[in-house]
Amino acid sequence: MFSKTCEYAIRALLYIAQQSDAGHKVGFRQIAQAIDAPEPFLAKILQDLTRKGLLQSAKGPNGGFFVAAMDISLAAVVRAIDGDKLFSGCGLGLPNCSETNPCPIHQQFKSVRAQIQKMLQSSTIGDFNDLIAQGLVRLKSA
Amino acid sequence: MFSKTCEYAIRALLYIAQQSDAGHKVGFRQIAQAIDAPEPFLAKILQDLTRKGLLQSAKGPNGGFFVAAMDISLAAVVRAIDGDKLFSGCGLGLPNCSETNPCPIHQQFKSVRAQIQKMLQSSTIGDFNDLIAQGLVRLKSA
DNA sequence: TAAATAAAAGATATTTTTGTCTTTTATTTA
DNA sequence: TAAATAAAAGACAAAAATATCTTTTATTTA
Repeated sequence: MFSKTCEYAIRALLYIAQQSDAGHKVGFRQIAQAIDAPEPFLAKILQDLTRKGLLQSAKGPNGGFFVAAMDISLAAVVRAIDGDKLFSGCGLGLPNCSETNPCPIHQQFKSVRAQIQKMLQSSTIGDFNDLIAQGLVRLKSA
Repeated sequence: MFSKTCEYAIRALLYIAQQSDAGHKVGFRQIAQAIDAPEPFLAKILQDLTRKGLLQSAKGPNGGFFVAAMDISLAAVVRAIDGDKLFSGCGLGLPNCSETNPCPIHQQFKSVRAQIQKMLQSSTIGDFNDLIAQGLVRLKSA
């Protein structure tokens, strides 16, 4: 569904959002530990998210990552990392699949895509702060 | 959503099903042409599908690929090629995500997965024979 | 039985994704 | 201002997915 990169990005943002909510900046090592991601790979992803404005960073002592806007949708994150193939692409990979030129599963797929989009559009990175803080949901396995 | 391999596999099976329905065996070159897939790559996929029993093949003159069972579900095809990650995996990639140990989007994802599964389970490779024969749906772009 | 046909199998190549390591730049604070 | 801190940037490496090419095996038919 999502690329590994995108999975790490979402998990990282949810963690940083919760930490920001609690008033803390966090370094990438701490984030990597919290979401169980490879440190240098995650660092690249965080750089990318920062460049794209979904995340803020501060250098130097007491620096780290934090989020300024809790109302960024998960759809925006997915779009930033994986593009909008998930939201608009053909299920069978046809470049010019459309209503007038449909693949066999065009209609069925359209409705699946709509549900996915609805789900991702209606959740924001800040929506899970409390659940995460209370330990009711997890961002890593171990 | 699906791997490229899986997209080719579905498109190929739908084409072969329709051709079988019309009483024709088809060679892999013809299939590649009909669904716009790289010939040798497709050949590998067809071999795999044949080994797994989703497809039949005959060697020699007048040989080619054909399907014996029109009632194979698209879900079975996806499962054979991409495994059941799509049907049972965690949206955020957590290996042991579960009801009692959920990721933040566990419930939402569950419902999306159910809809995808329903869609793929309720369509078979033979369901599109007529639409394809009539040219009302497409298996390639050009 | 020989020739032609077509899939099967095996080896190899390319591209993309995922992951790692090192150096540089910016910021803070003592 | 110097030292420490932490992200940014760049080069590199490994693995997986995608794609290609050649040889072998099985089948049919003339």
